[in-house]
Amino acid sequence: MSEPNDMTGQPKRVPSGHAHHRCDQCDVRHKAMCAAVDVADNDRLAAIVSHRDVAPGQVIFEEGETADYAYNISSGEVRLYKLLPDGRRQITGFLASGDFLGLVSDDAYAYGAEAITPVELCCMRLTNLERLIADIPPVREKLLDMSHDELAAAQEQMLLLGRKTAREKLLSFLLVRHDHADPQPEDGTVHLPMSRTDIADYLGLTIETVSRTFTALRDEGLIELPDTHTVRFPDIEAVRDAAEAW
Amino acid sequence: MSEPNDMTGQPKRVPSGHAHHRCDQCDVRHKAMCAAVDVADNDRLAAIVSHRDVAPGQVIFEEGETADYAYNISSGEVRLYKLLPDGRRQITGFLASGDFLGLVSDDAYAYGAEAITPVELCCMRLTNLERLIADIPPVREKLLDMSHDELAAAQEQMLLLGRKTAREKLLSFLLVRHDHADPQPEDGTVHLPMSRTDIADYLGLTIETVSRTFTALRDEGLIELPDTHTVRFPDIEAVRDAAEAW
DNA sequence: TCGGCTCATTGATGTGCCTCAAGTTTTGCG
DNA sequence: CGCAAAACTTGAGGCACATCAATGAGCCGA
Repeated sequence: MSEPNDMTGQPKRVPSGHAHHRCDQCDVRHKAMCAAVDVADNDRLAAIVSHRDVAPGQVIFEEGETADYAYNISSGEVRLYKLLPDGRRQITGFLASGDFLGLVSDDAYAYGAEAITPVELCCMRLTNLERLIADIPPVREKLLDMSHDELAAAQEQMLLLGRKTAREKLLSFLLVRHDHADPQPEDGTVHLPMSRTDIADYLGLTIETVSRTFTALRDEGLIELPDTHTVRFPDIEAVRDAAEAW
Repeated sequence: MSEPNDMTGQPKRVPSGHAHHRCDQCDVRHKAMCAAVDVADNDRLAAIVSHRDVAPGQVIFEEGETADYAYNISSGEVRLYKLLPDGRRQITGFLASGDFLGLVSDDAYAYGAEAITPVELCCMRLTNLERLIADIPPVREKLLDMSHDELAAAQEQMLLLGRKTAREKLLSFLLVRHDHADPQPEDGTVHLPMSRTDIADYLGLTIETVSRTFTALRDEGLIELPDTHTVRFPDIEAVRDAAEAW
């Protein structure tokens, strides 16, 4: 469990090196897999994976595309989305380092994926991954657990989309971001790398409503907005009360 | 693959016996597991499962309850839902025979489940099921595939909830019911065992809007409403066009 | 430093769906 | 059958959020 902070002078590609995952060109050891794979297996894993960098705004894969690869995020933030023929977009989730994407039963991706920030991916062919799942029990447990967690998150999001007001949606979103932030940041600070448009498409709102709701919450004193991509909670308990659903 | 239609005089508890699953007190052989389990394993499965009947409207389990059992539906229809503290409800899915429910990574159910029609369940302790997953590869593949399918369905539902109009929501719902109907019924008939309230809570609408939208679609000639729980498509292609998203 | 771009905010107005309130039909049960 | 409760439909009016439009703030290349 205790991973030594590595001493090797690593090229500083990973912005702020977290303890668990380094995939520098691609000596695996991702957070998600770290718990699952022992040292011997790590070599086997490293033989399978390759590396890919994606610039902000760039497509990782598109909905409907033939699914060859699954990815584990080494660093950066990703949005998943689905589109309607007329261009309406629903973002179905934001993923960060340690998360998997591209796992499907069908042979086509069920959603599109794009980089929000610069993203580093650890790639593996689905066929190889399936062999790994079959051979290494902890890996499949991890993946099965993760898909259950994803499903629970999806259901929570359905509740949000179907039954919450704009204000509740935004507060829930901020609280989830806060509580699930990767390296739990000091005090009540939440970082939002994505644009207002992304937030709107995630919450089933328009950018104007998102913007107005931010302003309203600021005017009420529930949040502070040091800059567009940062939110701070002066009193997080008050925020939880206001969100009601928790 | 070819299951003999069984000759044993079975008590006619299962309403309209489908070929694949019979769980009569509980000689398993469910549709979902049928493909996964061979004859030898079927005995082992039968040793684990027990049987449970649930009347319409009754709770199967509640959100937050400690998750001891997973269930496979032998017959009947089930609704899954989440609640807000003030009573607002979001139905996250309808399940029918062959579907699993109660699979969680956490030790508590992430949602509640209630019977819509009379329901027959095939129950198994989660601890036992986990052993089965570990021992019988086809079972875990089946379950992993199914959870990927569920996730895809959840994402489709997020798109519906966040970005579709009431009319599009209802049409999408009817088309999915039509296309996924268990024994594909002749012509364009869709059976809706659930109430208008259930439909509303599934689509993120009110019962009044659901009712009005049904009426509007009928007046347009897109659907017929022989009775409250039945919809027919005179011209299903026209319906697909109207739904746009497909 | 400027001009042009993208992104966010703010305002005025519109509308799709919700809320409230009757009716009507269906269901369950003595 | 007959009554009551539940479920569904229909109507009138209101509101939360969308739409349309203008302004302001940050960013970057020339």
